[in-house]
Amino acid sequence: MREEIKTNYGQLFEQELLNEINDIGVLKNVNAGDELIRTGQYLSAMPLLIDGVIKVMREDEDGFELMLYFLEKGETCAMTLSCCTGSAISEIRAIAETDSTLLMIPIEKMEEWLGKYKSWRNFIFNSYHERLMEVLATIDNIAFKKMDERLIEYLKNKSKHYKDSEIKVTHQDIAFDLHTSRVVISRLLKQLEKTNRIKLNRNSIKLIEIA
DNA sequence: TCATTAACACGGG
DNA sequence: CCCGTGTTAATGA
Repeated sequence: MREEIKTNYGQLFEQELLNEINDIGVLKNVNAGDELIRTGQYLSAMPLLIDGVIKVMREDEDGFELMLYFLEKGETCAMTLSCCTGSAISEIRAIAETDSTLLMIPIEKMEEWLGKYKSWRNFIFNSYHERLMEVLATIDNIAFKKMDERLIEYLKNKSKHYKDSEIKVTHQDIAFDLHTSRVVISRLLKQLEKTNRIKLNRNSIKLIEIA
């Protein structure tokens, strides 16, 4: 049994399933910035995230993007699940936010385990639920909140996943994720700095007090 | 009123 | 020099 599997999924799955995952899963290391899933791509395996952070986003037809949510270790991509089961194409794009380690599971196995293991079924259903909640939160932000609130949400979320109050990101990156312009982000960040809620540096933002 | 686009200056690597 | 940042002016929704 590989150590990484045990630490991240040991509590979740029964021993027999862990053994299968260990035998069948293929470890894959990716670097920050690598594209894991393209919009329109056919998928033949689902990833279990062992370590790192994955950014999942939606693209419009012009290639403009909007961030949907982050995935952390111990989680999987709900979109992959629905694509795999119907052998449909991906509706989303996934990028490695940090250097990450994935365990790739072929779709046949993931379907077989659905009938075979209760803990696997629970895991898949929980994943669906959690991702759906994340997407709803994002929709709320877009529909009901102004950009300044969206920015604060974004910073909080990012810091949570980085497990650090210091976020390494440029204003332009944030602008892409929130689908707005850098001018707006710079201005809002400057306001937040003036009210002592963050500290701005080149290529990084330090969260001081975000309510 | 507020976002977007273009443009410019400043400064660090 | 190039890139990230801060700011402004013009324009439009």
